Amino acid sequence: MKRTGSNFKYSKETEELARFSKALGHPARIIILKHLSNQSCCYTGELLDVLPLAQSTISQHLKELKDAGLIDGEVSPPKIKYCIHTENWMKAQKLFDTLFKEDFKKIKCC
Amino acid sequence: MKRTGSNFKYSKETEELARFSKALGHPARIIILKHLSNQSCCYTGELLDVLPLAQSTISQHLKELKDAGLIDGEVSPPKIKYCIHTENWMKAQKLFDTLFKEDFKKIKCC
DNA sequence: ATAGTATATCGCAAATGTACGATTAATATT
DNA sequence: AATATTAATCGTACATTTGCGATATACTAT
Repeated sequence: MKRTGSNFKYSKETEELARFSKALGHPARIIILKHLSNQSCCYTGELLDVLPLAQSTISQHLKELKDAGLIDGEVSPPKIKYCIHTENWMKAQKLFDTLFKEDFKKIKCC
Repeated sequence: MKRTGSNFKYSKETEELARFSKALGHPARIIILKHLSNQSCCYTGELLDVLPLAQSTISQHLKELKDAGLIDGEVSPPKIKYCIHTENWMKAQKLFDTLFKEDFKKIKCC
């Protein structure tokens, strides 16, 4: 993002929604999230059986989800338990909800 | 996406949700969508006043939103009216809703 | 016909994303 | 201590995204 000199700033909410969306913007990561929830939350590496990807690639996707704040990893040697980050997940839910609700107020026109 | 030989396929829903998410994955595009809705739907190029981006860049973002199916453009010379693509928008709403609901069934664990 | 307006598209540069295999790190088990 | 297991990280290759200015297109108005 360059944004040419101008010190324009997107609102925090907008940035956040974009960040969450971006994290959801790859099918593998959606699968991961669904899997995390189905398996009653915390979980990890049998993602290798679920996704057609190399271990390192999956690890990378997990990192992105973590960076976006959607999941959380707890070390529980030798494995690592990943869970959905409840607080942020709720925040994301709310942000999406708002976006869609807002937009629906005035839809249907042209 | 390479996915190594294996002819794995993500489900249509997963692909779709990822596609919508990706389109929402940039603050400028979220602004555009919000703007489209606020201005009672159809609209166009005063996005130049709303966003700190070059006209060509905005045009590109619009194209991406259109490719993702979230908006629709109707020529109305000399301008072009953009609207939210109601049908797909509702579909997106439903997909996000399902994702969050699903995940909430079993949340709160670790 | 000419000029003007609104947008799209092209060509480019830089940054980011996706994927892999190989390596490293941390811990558990023997 | 040596080995095995799990997962992160590194280095690399290639694709995609983001942004810009310049140019092309399409239509209006003069």
